[in-house]
Amino acid sequence: MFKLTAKKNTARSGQVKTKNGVLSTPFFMPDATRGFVKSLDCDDLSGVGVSPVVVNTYHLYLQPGTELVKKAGGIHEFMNWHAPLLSDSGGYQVFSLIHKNPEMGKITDEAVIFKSPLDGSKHIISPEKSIQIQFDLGVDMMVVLDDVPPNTYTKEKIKDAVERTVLWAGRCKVEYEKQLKMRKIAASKRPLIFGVIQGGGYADLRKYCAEKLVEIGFDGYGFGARHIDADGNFMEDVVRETAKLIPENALRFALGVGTPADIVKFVECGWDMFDCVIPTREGRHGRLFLRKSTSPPTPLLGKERVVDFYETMNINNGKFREDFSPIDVACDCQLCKNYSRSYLHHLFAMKDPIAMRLAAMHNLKFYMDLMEKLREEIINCK
RNA sequence: GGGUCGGUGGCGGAGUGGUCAAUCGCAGCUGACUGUAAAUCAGCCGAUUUCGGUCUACGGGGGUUCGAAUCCCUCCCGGCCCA
Repeated sequence: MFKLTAKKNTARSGQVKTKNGVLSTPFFMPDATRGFVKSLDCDDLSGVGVSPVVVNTYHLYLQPGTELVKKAGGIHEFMNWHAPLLSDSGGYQVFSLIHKNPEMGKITDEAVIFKSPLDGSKHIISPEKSIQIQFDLGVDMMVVLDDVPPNTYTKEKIKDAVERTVLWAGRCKVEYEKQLKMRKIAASKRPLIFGVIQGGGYADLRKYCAEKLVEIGFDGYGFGARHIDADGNFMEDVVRETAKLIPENALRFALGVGTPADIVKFVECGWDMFDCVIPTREGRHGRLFLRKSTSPPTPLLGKERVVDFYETMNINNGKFREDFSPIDVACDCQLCKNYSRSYLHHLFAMKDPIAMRLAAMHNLKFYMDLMEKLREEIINCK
């Protein structure tokens, strides 16, 4: 399923075979949580080089509902997106909805009880249910339901989350095998399945979790929860050590990562796959990623690592009102080719959706170009 | 010309004797955003400041009062009605 083809120190590149195509690692997937990348359509996405995207089990289960997606012929047909799709399990919602806001639901060893943010209705998502939904969606890659604790929790509470994550991972794997048989899915057509390593900032918990998950056996392993400590520092040691715990022939998926700088560091530590709302959300909010005009094709990885290879701008800032220069001269996206900073500033001030679309596309293009540069650098290393 | 209602910070618009430098909305300024409850959220938004204050302020002027954006007089300006 995954074939490693090149390495530069601990950074690596390879090919993943999915039922909807082959992907070169490392790669980035925008989040299409509810079955669409906010403010963009499929042509916009392919126009900036996006291939795989991430959808969300829990959100799609709520809206439009699993049955409807099945009727549409699966999530690929429904979205008209025929590149590989990865579904997140709903594990993140355990964190974002419940851990952050206990009245939004309840976590037990048996399952998660979500109170829908839409209407307050209760929905029970068990590890089995999450896997069933992901099969119903028909994705190429799926993720086990996990318990994502905030890094600020005590070690004891994070340990609890690790134990629950391991317990659920085992049940997910059993359900996964069961579904493969029930649905008579050929080995070549089976979706890949990922476990998720929890443990917060504690190397020993991460190690314990990784070992338990490797025992169960998955196609890939995720780095779960934040990779930033309470002071906002990148937890490089934990990120690096956790990667080492994952078999070399398995995929390493950094869930929810990250800023461009974070991604470079993760790639350097040996991680292969990324997804994050940053490029699209921040784009919609007016923050744009810019290539540093001074940056030649310098290596991003290794000792010579270029730390500040980019900068950001908030196009809403008043100083751009009369700035008629392009957003980023080094970019050839639709926004940068056609419009000035002043014009984009105006589009945001007028709150027209076109502003968000252009900005999100630009940021995604930035991410896609970055990933391509990273792949090239690793491949050209040998 | 007569009557009447009104003039509040960039705009709209509360307040109608003290707790008002003045609710709130918009605009403006600045942040934040990491497996998306986010086209969202937070802070600032009279002037100065050693951030504790200090000063000038509710159309202009005058007055009543311990105290006025709030009451009285007068002037200026605007809306409406009547001639």
